[in-house]
Amino acid sequence: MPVMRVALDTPLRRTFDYLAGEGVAHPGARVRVPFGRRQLVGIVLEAAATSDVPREKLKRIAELIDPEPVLDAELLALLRWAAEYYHHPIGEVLFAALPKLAREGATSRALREVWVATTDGVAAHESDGLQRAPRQREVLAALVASDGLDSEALVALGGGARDAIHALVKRGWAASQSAPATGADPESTARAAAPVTASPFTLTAEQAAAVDAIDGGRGRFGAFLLHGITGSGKTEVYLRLVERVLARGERALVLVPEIGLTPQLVGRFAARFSVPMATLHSALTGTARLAAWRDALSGRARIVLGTRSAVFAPLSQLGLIVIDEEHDASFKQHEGGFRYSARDIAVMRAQRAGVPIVLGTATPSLESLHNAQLGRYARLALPRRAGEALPPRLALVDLRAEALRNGLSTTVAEAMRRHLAERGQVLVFLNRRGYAPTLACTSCGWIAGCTACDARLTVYARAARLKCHHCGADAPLPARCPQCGYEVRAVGQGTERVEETLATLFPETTLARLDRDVVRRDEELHAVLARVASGEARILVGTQMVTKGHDFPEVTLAVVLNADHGLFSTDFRAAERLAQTIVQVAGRSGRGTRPGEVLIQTEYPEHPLLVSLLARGYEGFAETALAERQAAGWPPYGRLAALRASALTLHEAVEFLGEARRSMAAPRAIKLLGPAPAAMARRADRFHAQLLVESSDRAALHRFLDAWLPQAESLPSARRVRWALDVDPLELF
DNA sequence: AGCACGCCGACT
DNA sequence: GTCGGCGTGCTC
Repeated sequence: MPVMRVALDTPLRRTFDYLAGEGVAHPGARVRVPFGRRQLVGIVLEAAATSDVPREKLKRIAELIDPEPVLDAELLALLRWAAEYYHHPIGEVLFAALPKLAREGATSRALREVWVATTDGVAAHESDGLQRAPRQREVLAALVASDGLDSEALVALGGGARDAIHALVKRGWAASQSAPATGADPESTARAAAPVTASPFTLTAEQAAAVDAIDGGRGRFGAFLLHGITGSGKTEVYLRLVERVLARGERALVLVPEIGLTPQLVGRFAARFSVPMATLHSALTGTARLAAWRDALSGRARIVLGTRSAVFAPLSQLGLIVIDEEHDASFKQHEGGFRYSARDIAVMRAQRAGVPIVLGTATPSLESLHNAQLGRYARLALPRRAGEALPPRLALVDLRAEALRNGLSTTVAEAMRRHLAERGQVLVFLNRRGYAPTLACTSCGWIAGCTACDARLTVYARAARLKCHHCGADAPLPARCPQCGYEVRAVGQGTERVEETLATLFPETTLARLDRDVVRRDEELHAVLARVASGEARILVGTQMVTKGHDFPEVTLAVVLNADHGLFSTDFRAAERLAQTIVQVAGRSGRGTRPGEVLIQTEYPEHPLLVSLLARGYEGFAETALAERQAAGWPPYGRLAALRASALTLHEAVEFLGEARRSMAAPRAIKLLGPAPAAMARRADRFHAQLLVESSDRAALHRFLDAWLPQAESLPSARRVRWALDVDPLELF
């Protein structure tokens, strides 16, 4: 009997061998296997002739869950590559590609709920019961005549059928059961033949050139960095490409940062194509997620649109991958066990599948620009806004030379007044939620800090609370200093306070605020966006959220209230993020026919980053930043991995990392930095520390990690901490 | 990760 | 005397 190698959802860096049970278990299919005292779902990796484990110790596969693989050979190979690249146990990597319910063994085939007549029901029908309930009688007759009615069939039976069914169920004459969904949906097949609603747009020369370049290889791999300024029509390029892919009978995978934040993109895909589309994102319930995954797996969905984890979606006949806003940090999973970059995996997936991939953005990551310079990606530029729109004018406002009113300079206030008077809308960006970042005593110097984190508590004035943005702690706002009893004062600016300041400054103008505190659910987001889009609100104050692809044609002025956070950070990526934010905010201004203006408040108007950004745009900035990275040996020139640990004491966390460092001599090509406590060491009562592994030689780095990790893992101190390896970390803290 | 086994402290 | 703390070992 052959031996099957099975991956299990455990952090163990190996697979387990089982004797094949009844039936054939294909690689990529799920099975149920005994594991110690438990039964676990496993994924078959391959069949093997022999096992290193003595035959008598091998157990037998208990059950075959999937007759067909849920991970096809291509996806399985991709995931095995990812497990190696990220040095993460194969089982957890494979299971990360499945929705939770599928990990637990839920069937991969779509089911529908049907109602059938029970034996009693059949008997009642034959004895012609229910004379006084004609509706139930009719429905019962329909049940007996069919082999099960689903909810669509019930609707077809007309009004009251659902009530009748429930009454019949109550009598014990009808019951619901699960049946396999009907295979080919004739309606969707018909629609697939004519999947496209005609585009209302004519492509610009650049858009047409981009479409031709990407589609020119017709199915061959190519990575294309689509660098299109805001408003240049990247989405239309995606749509045309998907259109061609669908016409060939292939399927498209579209990855977006966060679906709740890009409703316009989803809407445009839905409006353009009438083919079934599966959307996969974090707000889905378990069942909805499972359903979307099944639609992808069965091939019913011709377009799969989703966030990070959708990069693993099962798609046969893949013809194209699109990554929108490729620079966005949310493509990197940076928590939990398996930490991966969906963007980087997507590029590898496209390469293995031999299909083109488009990385679209107005502000390319330095990694992608570097790849374009090296010729790995082809760079396609959309340098002009579609229609009449002109690029906005950027200017710095020197805060040292200005009178400030709650963080707002006179120059900015006057500019706002001017734009509002001319019936423009104004967008005010500030990367800080709440009323103020600090509550301080005016006498003794006391500052409200979190008891569980190394962080200050944020003031929420309207709710009269103090909240921690790191652990969620929430306390009443004290009226007086708890230490000396003197007065306390909110120091600094948050969006809530800016909103208040602007409301007193512009009492005639309607304001809207957009941040995580105002918008907890998608509907609320849409409501705020609608108030701005309709022109009801003339000023929009918000955090990062306001930069995410919403098109407000009447915005003529955008203000960045404080650009200085990103200028002097210890994190080498802070400058890149700041430049991206500024350019994205600027992109919100002047999208209609009126030119836009952008004001950036700073205390450091001579800072080289700001100077190069204003003088030569994002590309000028990128050139400066890449030169700095090269000089310092940071990514994308050097390669990084971070070994991170947390524990209930800082000592334990640092101790483990120290032992890990000492556990193996690093070769010359590898530099180890640390261990060092994280910038914010204590978070939610746990202490965090990290050890950086750096090398300019990628292969050497991976060889080292391969040898080193099992070693570190076997240390006794490893059991006393939570630890994880982060390959290509985006944030160093 | 689970889960069991095993060996030392304060409790009904 | 036991309940239970978490260190250690193992899972095909």
